[in-house]
Amino acid sequence: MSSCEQCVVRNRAICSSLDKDELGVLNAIGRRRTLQPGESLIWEGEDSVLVANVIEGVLKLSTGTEDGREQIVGVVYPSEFIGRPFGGTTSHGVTALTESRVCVFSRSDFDAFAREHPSLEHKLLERTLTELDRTRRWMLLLGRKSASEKVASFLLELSERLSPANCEIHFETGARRFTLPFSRQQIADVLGLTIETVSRQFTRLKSEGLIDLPSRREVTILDREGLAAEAG
Amino acid sequence: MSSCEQCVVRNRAICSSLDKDELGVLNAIGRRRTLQPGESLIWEGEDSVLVANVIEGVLKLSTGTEDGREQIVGVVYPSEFIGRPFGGTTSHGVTALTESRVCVFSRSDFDAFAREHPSLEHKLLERTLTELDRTRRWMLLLGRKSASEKVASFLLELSERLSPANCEIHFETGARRFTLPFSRQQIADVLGLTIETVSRQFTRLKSEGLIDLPSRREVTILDREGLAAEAG
DNA sequence: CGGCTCATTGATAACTCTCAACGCAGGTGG
DNA sequence: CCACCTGCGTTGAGAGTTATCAATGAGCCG
Repeated sequence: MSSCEQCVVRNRAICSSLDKDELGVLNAIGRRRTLQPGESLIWEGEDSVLVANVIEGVLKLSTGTEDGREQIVGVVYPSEFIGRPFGGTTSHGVTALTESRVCVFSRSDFDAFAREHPSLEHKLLERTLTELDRTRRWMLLLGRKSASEKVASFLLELSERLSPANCEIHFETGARRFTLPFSRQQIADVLGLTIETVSRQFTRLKSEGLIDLPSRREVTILDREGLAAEAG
Repeated sequence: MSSCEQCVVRNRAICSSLDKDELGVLNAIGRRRTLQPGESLIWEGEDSVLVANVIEGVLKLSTGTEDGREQIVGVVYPSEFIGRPFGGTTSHGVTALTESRVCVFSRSDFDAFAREHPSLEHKLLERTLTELDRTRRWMLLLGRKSASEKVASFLLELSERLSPANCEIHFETGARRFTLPFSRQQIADVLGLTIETVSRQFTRLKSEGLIDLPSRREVTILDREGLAAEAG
């Protein structure tokens, strides 16, 4: 019923490095779990006790200062990996943005399994390297871009990363219309802005005809090139 | 003469996962290279053609916008790894800040060697995971901290990361006095600020008695706790 | 139909950037 | 040996962008 073999992310997650027998072993040490929006799987600062693969949904990785400021440091989509294998302390919390299904492993079980399966570790290494590159590109946005550039970049990135899930068949650069998995406050926390600034930029992009906002949580990209020009 | 066995970072770099014979093979595919300050080893956007270990010196990883804004997305110290193994395009340039010695490998040679040596890949995976955590923590600084918090955080981090190299014997949290491997402009590019703002914050920290600036490139931390309080 | 949360809009303030001038140190050449 | 030049850093004045504070508005659920 919930075996790895029928898993919808079977061929995209790091599990794709495993053969049928290995998958059976992995299946035995993992378990499925559903998360409601706002529910956390891992908390900032705790010892790393579990890792997971995302099957469905969108989750945020976030960290904050003592006085309550928050920064979202990553967004995780289906087939992606969560957690900190091989010891250490988790440096950021993991919280569901939408209702999510994840495949959870105890960290020690996963560690042991991974060390015996170099192909799995290799897959994880490739993903981690890719994620590090993506994160570094995001630093350029945080450090050097203006509010309008930030918001435009955010919408374009989201449109691209959401489209495999939304499954627009036309082979475009990204979904034209999509549902935001973020509240305005969460968008602000991704971009290092305030909620008011985000809201004003949304309004401005709409009034310039680059996007439409059918509802709070929905966005239509009307002029992708224009938006890309705004993104800097 | 320049064999791996006598390498000063032999026991700290990813090479520490290898035995004597393996090291001999690795030695054969790598070569030493010296870089002058300002000299680049890898350029943003080019295909990944080489990877390296840092033996000595400090290097920056940087990326920029088309209109010339720059963001330093990482700083690399001795024993650390540089480059993007397993294909792909380099998303950031690598440039020496101080005179540096590196141990360079062609990416394809390194890839082939790594795939045959899971313990090396494991070490690289652990490092990459650690670096990703560090990078994500830096995002909090870029997105949510004020100029004074940024500069104070920067000085504390630098003091800690420079101290194993500077080799203060007293087991402290970091070096009390150290030489900046950065110009003011480069500090601004790390923190997402302008050179003037960085300069003003330095002056302010000095006038408040938290640091001293014996020369342009030198810093003494007079009040570590006070600095930590400024760091937020 | 309230009462709630979340988002938008407006007015003002604060912070950082921009532009500009000056200062300091190191190197070069008279 | 000193004068000058050049690059980097500091300091100042003013402008611009974004944050803050406050009020209004829209959607949702009981």
